[in-house]
Amino acid sequence: MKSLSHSEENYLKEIFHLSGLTEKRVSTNGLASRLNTKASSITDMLQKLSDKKLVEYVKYKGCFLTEEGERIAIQIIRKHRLWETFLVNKLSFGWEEVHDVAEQLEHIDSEKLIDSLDRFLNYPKFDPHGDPIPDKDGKIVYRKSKIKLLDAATNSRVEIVRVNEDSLALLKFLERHQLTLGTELDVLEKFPFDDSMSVRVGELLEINLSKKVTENIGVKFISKL
Amino acid sequence: MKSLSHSEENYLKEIFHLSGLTEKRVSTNGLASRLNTKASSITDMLQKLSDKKLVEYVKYKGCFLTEEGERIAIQIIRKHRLWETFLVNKLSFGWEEVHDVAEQLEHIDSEKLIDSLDRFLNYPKFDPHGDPIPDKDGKIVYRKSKIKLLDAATNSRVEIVRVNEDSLALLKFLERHQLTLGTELDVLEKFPFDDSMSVRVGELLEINLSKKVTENIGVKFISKL
DNA sequence: AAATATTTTTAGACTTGCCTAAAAATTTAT
DNA sequence: ATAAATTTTTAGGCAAGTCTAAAAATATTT
Repeated sequence: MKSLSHSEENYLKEIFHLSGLTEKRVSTNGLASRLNTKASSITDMLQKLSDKKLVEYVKYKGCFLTEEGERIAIQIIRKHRLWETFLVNKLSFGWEEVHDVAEQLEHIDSEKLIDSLDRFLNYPKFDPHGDPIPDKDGKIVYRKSKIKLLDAATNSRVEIVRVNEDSLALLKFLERHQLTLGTELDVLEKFPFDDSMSVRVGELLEINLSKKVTENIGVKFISKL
Repeated sequence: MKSLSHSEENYLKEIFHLSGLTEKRVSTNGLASRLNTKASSITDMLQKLSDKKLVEYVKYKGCFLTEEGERIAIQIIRKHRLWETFLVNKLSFGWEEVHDVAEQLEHIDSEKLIDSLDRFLNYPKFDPHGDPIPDKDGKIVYRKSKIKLLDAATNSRVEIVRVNEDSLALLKFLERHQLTLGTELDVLEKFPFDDSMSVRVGELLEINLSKKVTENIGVKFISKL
């Protein structure tokens, strides 16, 4: 239970994100590009994490987290999302400003701190981007009715319940077009040639959204139009 | 203005604390014992900080901070003390629990974060141990009338305005004997043979405090008895 | 003021986490 | 199914920050 380096924690977190709910094996290059390092560095670290029994790793075959590795990864994600919630709800940060600071704060090592923060924030279930916050025991409640805006049916009204926080540019774009969490929009038409989509926000505003945008927005079905 | 490693920041902070208000030169061994490293490590790092123009260092003669080094040190201390205040005032930590966590939090690099936190806490002037919190510009308001309990006159009533946070054991001791910030006590008698001191707390309780204790408590004179 | 003791620095080594370049394995394409 | 392309690993190196042991400088004692 001795503590891990920031680097090790980042690897675990990223492996968790990449393997997704499908428990896919994660490739070396995949990790390298997400972590902005070279493949050879990944190989080194996977050896090390494998020795520590935090990942299962087979040469040339990629890796996945062990139970213990996953437990740790989820706790880091819990910290990240609680800190983001703190920054937005208590310190009035914008949702596009919190990611980088949370990347630092997530490595602070104090169980008491994070549990106190959780209580202080009133046990929030979702962070400012709509991602679920794991509880103290690592339980994550995924919003079951959530789909990508990309996959929403035409002529339906949906509500934005999640946005991908990875891209600062996307978050700024959404902010600018009033596409914030909780916003309702109507899916008007899809254009197969570029997978773009026209939506209406509010009464008047009609916007065409690229695939890049719609695949990074999570929505919940509200009603047929 | 590029950012420093945690280690470099800790060195600057510690040099600041050791040189005190007197601007003493700081010795290699002095630093080594405070930073729990060996003297040889100190020498290495002083070379480096000297190259970066953050300390003035002369071989065998110790070091002191440059203006820039001091500026940075004060900002780290500002962060440390604001975080301690947050932990105690908002997350209900005890004053003896905050030091270690604050040692981590003080390295989080975000000016916006720390300034937001300052506002959120309502621009506190002192941290939970009574130490002054530097403002955004690095200005520190030292409590003018503060003296060590060790030096308080017999037959005087004083108020505790500061305790040294370095020793967890001391803080627990003080907590246990109700010697918290703001407590008033009467200096009854001093015993030169061991520099201990008898004080009365409240109406009844009389305690003998060792030099180790009284030299780590700051008090303000209230009245003659 | 010499001799001794203490402090500080140097020299060489280790670990972590990263890199580049080259080799090996795997995958894809012909 | 072999050749070509891609992915992954190995090998060797580098910087940061630490260590131990030995040498050099400074301070203290007699």
